[in-house]
Amino acid sequence: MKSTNFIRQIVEEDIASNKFGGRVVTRFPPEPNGYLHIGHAKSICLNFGIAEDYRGVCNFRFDDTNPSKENLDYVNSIIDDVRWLGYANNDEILHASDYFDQLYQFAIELINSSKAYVDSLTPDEIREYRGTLTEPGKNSPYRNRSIEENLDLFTRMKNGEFPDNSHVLRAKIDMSAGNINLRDPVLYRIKRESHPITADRWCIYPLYDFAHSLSDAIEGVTHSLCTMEFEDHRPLYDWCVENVSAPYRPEQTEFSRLSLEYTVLSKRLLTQLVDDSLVDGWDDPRMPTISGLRNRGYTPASILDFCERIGITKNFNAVEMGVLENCIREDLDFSAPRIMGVLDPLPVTIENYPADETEWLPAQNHPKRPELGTRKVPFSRRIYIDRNDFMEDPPRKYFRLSPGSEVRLRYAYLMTCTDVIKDRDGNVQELRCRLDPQSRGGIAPDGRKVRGTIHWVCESHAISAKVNLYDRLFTLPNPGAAKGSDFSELINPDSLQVKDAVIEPEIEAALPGSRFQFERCGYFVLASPASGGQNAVFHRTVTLRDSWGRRN
RNA sequence: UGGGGUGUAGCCAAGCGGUAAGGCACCGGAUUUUGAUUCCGGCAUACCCAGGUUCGAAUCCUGGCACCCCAGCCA
Repeated sequence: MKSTNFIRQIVEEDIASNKFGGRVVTRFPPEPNGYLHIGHAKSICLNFGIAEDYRGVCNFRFDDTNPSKENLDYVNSIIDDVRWLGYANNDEILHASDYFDQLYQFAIELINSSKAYVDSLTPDEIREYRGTLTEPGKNSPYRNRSIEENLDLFTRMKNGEFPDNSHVLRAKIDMSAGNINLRDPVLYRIKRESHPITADRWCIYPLYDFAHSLSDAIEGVTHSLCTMEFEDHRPLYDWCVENVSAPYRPEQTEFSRLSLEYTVLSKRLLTQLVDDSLVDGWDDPRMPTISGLRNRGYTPASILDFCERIGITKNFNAVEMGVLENCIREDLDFSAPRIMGVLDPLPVTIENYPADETEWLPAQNHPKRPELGTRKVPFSRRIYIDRNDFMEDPPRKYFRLSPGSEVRLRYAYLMTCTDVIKDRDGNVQELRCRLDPQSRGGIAPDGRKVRGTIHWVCESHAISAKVNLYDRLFTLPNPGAAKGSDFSELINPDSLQVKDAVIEPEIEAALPGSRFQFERCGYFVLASPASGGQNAVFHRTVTLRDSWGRRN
């Protein structure tokens, strides 16, 4: 059982009081007009999690009422993402469009009871008549059409006799309501447009408030959980359910949507990133989408854990990226086998090691899980180390390699730098070193302390790899709120760095999607395997914590 | 000047009249062949502000203040 929150408390109280006959039915109702993101994951975990824990069901239902924005690619990506997270694998997939006939009948009921009318104002006129936040609206001149005329017009709207925007069906509520949603909201509009599922069967489509509330009612949803911007739609939600012969009366409860620092979580802005080619598609590993996180190497468990940690409240919140990163680190620290990879190779020649010799040294796959076994790592006279593990003029307390200093090559030998080779411009090109032949495996023969341990890869057995280093997409904690800035200027120019790296041969046979810790660097996922020892592609999921790098 | 909502640490978040959980971050210190992990310790005399009720208030009442959402034939 997960930790509690105010919505779970409500559910528990409702079960205790037998309010819905003890039933628990939630729903996850995405609109297929974009990919799912981490904010949707919060909602997925809430809705499916509650159904799971209280022996209820969660309906997976597409809110597909606007064919101009929706398509099957989005539908398919959404199904994939929900299932990848581990939900709805055996569930029927529902659609608001499955209920179009019933919704139409509900609309007829409203007309028959004089609670809805066909309005023939233009869109601009409707806006003018609506009033403002502080001034009441005024009634449309078409508000008092007869039931017969309304029925006739609505039927003809349905039959496609009128062009788009010429008429709408509106609820007759109160044009002076303080809550603007109650000022005769539009229920149906004409869209002579093909729908991904119902194709050309309909020329009119219901709007959100009408379709959503009544779809919930049709399905017998008990707890309709949505985000807080729908809070002042709740009176309209209730109005719809109360004023037709709906078979059920669900209850809507709102919670805060997720904000994550240094990214955006609005479909509008995510769509803009994709459309403006500021990222490489919806599933770019820098995107906060479920598919982006998947490509980045995140696990479903880490995302579920994140959703659990951030909680559910009505507070405004902006969660630090560190929380998400911590979740995947924790997961991968346990599960990811360790290997060595050098992201920025600096050649080293070990002068006292024979040129024609290669030895295979045993290494642990996981320092705390011996059951994950060991492997052999090749070692010879020429190796690579990472450029940032060498400093010619190191600061105090630098434990890595510098001229005359000794470090431990992980699982190999203690090694001392004897000479630095530079090019004409003074760039370090190569290191000459000597090792202590008595220190095989990295053990000091005399027990002397060697603080620094660095990773390395044997030149002759190295597998080349492109490694994509990802960092936060934006330079600002809240880019979505930045007014007047060109969106593209807010992008972190270093959000993607591509490295020509070398990896130990262990990864030669690894399958795409395999996750590793490159020791001392971070966690990486294999995006594309090597062929013939060349050109593997890795994505960095997250760095390791780095208390040295943070201080310097 | 309309309607709705939210204020507990740097960021999340428990708390539901009996004297401020937990996580992340941060700061020590121990262990370490990953400057990782792990472990131990520290981190709100204080809950947006001001009054009031009460033996007792983050919790109840009153009045302020700040911030967010709403004027799509989007969801």
